[in-house]
Amino acid sequence: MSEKPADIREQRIEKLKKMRESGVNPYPNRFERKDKIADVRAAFDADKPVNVVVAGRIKSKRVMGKASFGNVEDFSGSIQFYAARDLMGEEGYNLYKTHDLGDHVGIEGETFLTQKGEMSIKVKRLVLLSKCIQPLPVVKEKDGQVFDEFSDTELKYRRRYVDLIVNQKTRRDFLLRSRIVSSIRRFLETDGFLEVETPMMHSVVSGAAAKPFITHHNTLDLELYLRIAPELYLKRLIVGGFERVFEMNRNFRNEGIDTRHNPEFTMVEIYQAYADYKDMMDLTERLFTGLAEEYFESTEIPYQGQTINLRGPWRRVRFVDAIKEVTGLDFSLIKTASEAVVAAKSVGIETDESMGIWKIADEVLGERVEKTFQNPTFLIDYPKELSPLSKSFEDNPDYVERFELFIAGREIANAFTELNDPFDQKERFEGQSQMRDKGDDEAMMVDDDYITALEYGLPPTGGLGIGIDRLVMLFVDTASIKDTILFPLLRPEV
RNA sequence: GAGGCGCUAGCUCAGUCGGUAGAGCAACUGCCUUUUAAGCAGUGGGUCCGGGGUUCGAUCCCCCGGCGCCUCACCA
Repeated sequence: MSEKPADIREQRIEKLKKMRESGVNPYPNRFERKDKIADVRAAFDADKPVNVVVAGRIKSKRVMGKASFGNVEDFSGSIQFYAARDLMGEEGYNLYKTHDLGDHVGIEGETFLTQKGEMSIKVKRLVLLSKCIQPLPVVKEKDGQVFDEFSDTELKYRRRYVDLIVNQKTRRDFLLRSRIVSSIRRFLETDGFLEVETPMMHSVVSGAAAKPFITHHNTLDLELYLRIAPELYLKRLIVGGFERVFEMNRNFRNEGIDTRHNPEFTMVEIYQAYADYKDMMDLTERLFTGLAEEYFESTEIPYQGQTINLRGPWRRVRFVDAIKEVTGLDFSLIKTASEAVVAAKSVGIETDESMGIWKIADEVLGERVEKTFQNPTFLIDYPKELSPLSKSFEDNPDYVERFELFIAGREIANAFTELNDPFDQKERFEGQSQMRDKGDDEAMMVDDDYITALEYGLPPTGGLGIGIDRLVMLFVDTASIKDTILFPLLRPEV
């Protein structure tokens, strides 16, 4: 017996060579899988053995000389197999013994129940379908308790495929994300909404307050921005006569990364003609409670050690009232920015006059008030200054028909009655533009074509945006947005 | 961007008051035909994140850098 190289990967490459030399293809092109493992389990009858053909990854191996147990796992589930020399022949069995954890195999055999009562497949034929050269982290489990969980956060994100192979919970969480996304589509389509796709590359940064990623188109020699929001395009579609539209896709914001922010994130934006922000509140409630009932069979869901009750109707509290309740400060009575600075300072928040009254109020809200909203809370009736795309109240031009939804202290949705007066919108854009000139690089640019669109007439419209990653955070009970994004942005490895 | 914490075998982690390291699982060899965190016996495996400094000697102490996590700031 020659010296075996120490490195596991080297060892396996060595095995590959030997296999090839003896005429075994470690990467065959095709295997006729006939049964999904979950189906085999569901149809299992200890008294009626059936022949099955399954395929999957070897997840465990317990060799006892001339016989062996192991588990194969496919996407649907996992099942034990029993491989014995007497049943497979000496050659087949010896070859099987060289297979490693992580190898993809095809298995044909008969179902049976072991003495300990475990559903199993008695292997007649076992073929290697794809060799696993990399050593897999070995995660074991007993009675629901997980041992040596693959838990290195960095590796989990960088090699998500490994995380998905070995960690059941990761797999479950992303499966749930897919289902939630699918449920949202179904919910909206059932309600008559049409899914559309609008540009990801914009020449004007607008529709939200955020710094963009900048890119360049060569042939047009054009500076372009990855979209920060699809908002203005979707409203153009309402102008065009699509009365109910939504887009569920990525936005890009060139800002910090933390447990709640990833530079690319998924939003669903929903626009409905002849609706207003109150209709959007109803829609939001219906959507969230529907999801909770579908996936938790309850409107109460556990989150980070507490219970969040999604049963509607949710609390609605006015922007200024919310601040007053928590801090005692009444910004509706404040007349100047310097007064506002003093007020903010009285609750320990440093601001400066150039921000204006309402940005200062928003600071106070963000610092002191938002985290008190654990159960779903609609924060309604925002000041106009903070909402350049929302429509003012007919009887109170200083406030707009808008809400933000907070759950678990975190903003999760934003909606308003859309501003459809082209003259008012133009003024607001110009205000934004001035702030931009003063150095606010998150202020919106003027979108002249959008103004033109409004001049053709945008019907009264309600619009709503929901952060999908954050919604999923709630449902998979995680504190980090990275656990809801398959490949979150990380610095490249060196 | 600032502060704190972390980085040791493929994975999960110990450890060295400064004398170049250990466990469990995985791997390799042998035994084992109903096991299931299989078992028993044996073996191999490490630029202790990188670079510099202090020191007779650094994985450990100091400095610089990298990556990650947490908190804060900005933002959804």
